[in-house]
Amino acid sequence: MEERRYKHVQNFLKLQIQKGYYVVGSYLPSENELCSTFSITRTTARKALEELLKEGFIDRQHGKGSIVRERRKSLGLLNVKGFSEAVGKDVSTVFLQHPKPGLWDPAIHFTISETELNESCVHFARLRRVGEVPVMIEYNWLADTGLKGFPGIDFIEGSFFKTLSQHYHIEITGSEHELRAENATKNIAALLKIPHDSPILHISVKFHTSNNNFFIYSELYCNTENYPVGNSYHL
Amino acid sequence: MEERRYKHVQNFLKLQIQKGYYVVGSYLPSENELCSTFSITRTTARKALEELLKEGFIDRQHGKGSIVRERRKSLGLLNVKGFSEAVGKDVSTVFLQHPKPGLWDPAIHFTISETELNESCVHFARLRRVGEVPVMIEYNWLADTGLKGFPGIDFIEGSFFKTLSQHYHIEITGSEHELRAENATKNIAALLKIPHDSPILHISVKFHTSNNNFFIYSELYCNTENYPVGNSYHL
DNA sequence: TAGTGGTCTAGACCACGCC
DNA sequence: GCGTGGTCTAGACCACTAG
Repeated sequence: MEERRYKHVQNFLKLQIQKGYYVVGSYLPSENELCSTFSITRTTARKALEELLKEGFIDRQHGKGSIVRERRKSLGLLNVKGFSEAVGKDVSTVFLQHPKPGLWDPAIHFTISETELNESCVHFARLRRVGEVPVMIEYNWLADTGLKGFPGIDFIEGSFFKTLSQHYHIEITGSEHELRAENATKNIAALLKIPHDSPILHISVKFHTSNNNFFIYSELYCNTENYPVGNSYHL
Repeated sequence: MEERRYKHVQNFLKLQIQKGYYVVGSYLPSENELCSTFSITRTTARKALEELLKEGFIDRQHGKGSIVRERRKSLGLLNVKGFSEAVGKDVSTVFLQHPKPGLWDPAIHFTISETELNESCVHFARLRRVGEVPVMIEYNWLADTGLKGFPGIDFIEGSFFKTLSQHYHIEITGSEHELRAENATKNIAALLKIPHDSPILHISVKFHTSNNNFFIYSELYCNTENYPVGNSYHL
C-alpha cells in the first residue's frame, strides 16, 4: 500500500518540528506553499495540517498561519501517540511481564465481547520511567487472533504499536479512556516507589484498530506527582 | 453570520441521536444520502460526520457506514462539550460563587500571559451533581476584556459556553488539560461529601476560543468513585 | 491590499464489506 | 457487483490579520 500523500506531508513536517528546524512559536509553510512544494492540492495540505493539529504539534490561526506549539512536559497518554513520542527523550521501559498467553483479566474495566472471550489472550506488562523515576505501570491484554507467532517477536524500537503496524499491518485508529483517582495498592506502590495509599491516576484504555473486531485493552497506573498526564482537544 | 452548512447537518444529526431517533448501533444516512437530502457536496457531508466522530457520537467503518455509539455513563470532561451534554439528564448545578471581579488565582496551573495579568479577572465556581450526589467542583477564571457587563448576566440555559456564544459570539475552539491524582483537601472533601484525604482527580483546563488572546481557565476536582471521567480519541 | 486559513462545489478513483 | 467511506484534484468565494 502506497503511503498516503497527506501522511507523507504530515510526517515530513512532524520530523522537522521534532528535529527543531521549526522552533516553538514559528510558522510552518502556508497551505499554498505546501501545495506547490509537494505538488498537492489544498485539500491534501489541509488534511496534513489538521492531523498535526489533532496531535497537538501546532496551533492554527485564521489569517496568520500554523504555529508550532510548545510540547508540554506532561505525559500525553490520552491520545493515540505512544509513550515515548509523548514525553521526550529520557524515557525508559522495563518489562514486568513479557508477552505470553494468559487469561482475560477482571482488572479490565471495559466490556469484552463474547467473541473476544472465546479467543485466547496475550498479556504483557511494562514499567515506564522518566530518568530514574518510575512514573507509570502499564498492563496490556489482547486477543492473539491472526497475530501468528506473536508472543516471541521483539518489539520494533521497543514500540508495540510500530510492531503491530509493520509486522501485521494493523493501525491504531482511536481509543476510549476512563479515568479514576485511586489509592495505590501495595503492589502498585512498591513498583512506583511511592508510599502505600498514595493517590494515583488509574486510566483504563480500549484501543480501536483498523481490524474492526480487534481491540487492545490497557490499564495504566500513573504517579502524577511530577509528571501530570496531558491532553489537548481541537475544534 | 450565516450558520455553516456542515454545522447545520452536524447539529441536525446530533439532535436526532439525542432524541433517540437513531438507536445505539444503528446507521446514520450515508454520505451520499446526506448530499442529496441537504443539497451539499460530499466534502461538506464528511465534515459534519467527522465532527460527530470527534465528539464521540458515532463510529465510522470503511465500507459500512456511520454507527451511533453508546453514550458512556462517564463524565466527558476532557473535550469541548459541556458538562450536561456529557453526562445525561439528571445533572444539576449549584453556584458556589456567582461571577464577580476577582484576582488571578495561583491555583491556576497553566501559565497566564503578561497581557492577561494586566487585565482584570472574573471568577466563578460551581458544584455539579448527578442525582443528589456531588461529583465535581469547578473553579473558573477569565479576563473580562471585551465582555461588557458580564458579571451580572444570567447564563443561557445554565450554560456558560452558550452564553459566551450567543451574547458575545465567542466560540470554544479547543482545550488543554493536565490531570493529577491528589488527596482531597478539607474544603474539597466537605463540598464533595467524601472523607478527608480521599483520592480525587484534579483536572486543570485551559480553554482556547475564537478570540485569539482570550482563554478560560478552570480547575476541576472530581470524585471518580461512581462516575469516572471519560474520553475518546479518533484517527 | 496581499496573504492566510475556513468553507464549499463538482467531479474522480480507490479500498473495504457484503451479497 | 454495488454501496460504503477514504483519498485526491482543481477550482471558487469568504473572513481574518497585517502592513
